[in-house]
Amino acid sequence: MSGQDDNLPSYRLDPQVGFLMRRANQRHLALFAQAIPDLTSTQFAALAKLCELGQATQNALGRATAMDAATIKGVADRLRKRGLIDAAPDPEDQRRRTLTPTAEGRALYARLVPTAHQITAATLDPLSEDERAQFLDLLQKLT
Amino acid sequence: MSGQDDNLPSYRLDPQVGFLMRRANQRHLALFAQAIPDLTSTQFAALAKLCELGQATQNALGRATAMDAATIKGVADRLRKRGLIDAAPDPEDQRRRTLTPTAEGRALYARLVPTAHQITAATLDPLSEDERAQFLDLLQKLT
DNA sequence: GGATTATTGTTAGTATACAAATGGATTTTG
DNA sequence: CAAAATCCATTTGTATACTAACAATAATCC
Repeated sequence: MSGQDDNLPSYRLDPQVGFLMRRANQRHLALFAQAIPDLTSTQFAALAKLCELGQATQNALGRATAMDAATIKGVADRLRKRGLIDAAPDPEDQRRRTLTPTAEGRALYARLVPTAHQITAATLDPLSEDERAQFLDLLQKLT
Repeated sequence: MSGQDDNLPSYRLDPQVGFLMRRANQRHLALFAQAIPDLTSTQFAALAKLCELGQATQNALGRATAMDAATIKGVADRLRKRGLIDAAPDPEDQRRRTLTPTAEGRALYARLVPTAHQITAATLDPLSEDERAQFLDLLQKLT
């Protein structure tokens, strides 16, 4: 007749996936901000993907970086205000804004790529070589 | 003498940890919002931890749920506005606000615990039994 | 005991995120 | 061809999240 009260629901926050993912993400974002203070992780992702693609319409870039239309708009506006990307109307489809990295944007991207790799390394630092591969593999399945 | 241009930095966004974590988190948050539309994941975390602890000062609850002082303030305010928690001044330390779940807050928490477990299960659904344990283990190391 | 230091909560500002509504443009369909 | 459906970008509103600065209070140290 010992044990815990059955009326109390058994739940602990700390070991839940959602809570752990949120904290792991917080740690990564802190490492990012420390290494690249001038650009947010999201802004760098958008710039990097745009440099990868060469150019893209605004919503297409949003889809490629997992940002909805409202989010990518703000990100694109801030990148444009910084002179890192250009936005031009598409002559073939007047609804579209075609985004292109500026020379300055491409240069900044090229300069930051090594740092980005270091951030990834720092994020995964607590794991062994094998564990890193496992983690990335499992993460991919949860996408 | 073949191969890619050395001037082009080799970087792809898609396999980066940060990007994968952000997307996995997005998926989890979508599952959460679908299962519990009336409470955000963050609000539930704060309520759950407060029910776990019985009571806590505002900033202490923030530390226990990985939210900084500014963030926990907004979350606590919204939970209080909903009548799920109470805030009372601490007689021993006049700077402090002691937070306590209301009866309604405790009842809602108890009612939502099974759903919260289902959300966790849904989040981890793409993984096998072994992979789930691995993933949680690795995540904990990245905290 | 008085000055220094630390902690608590608040506020303001910036930046994701998502939902929902809107308007304009294009494509599909009947 | 005209109506309907779809797509693109924008706007509004709400909710995290963090930084920085602030006032009030407490604790510590010399």
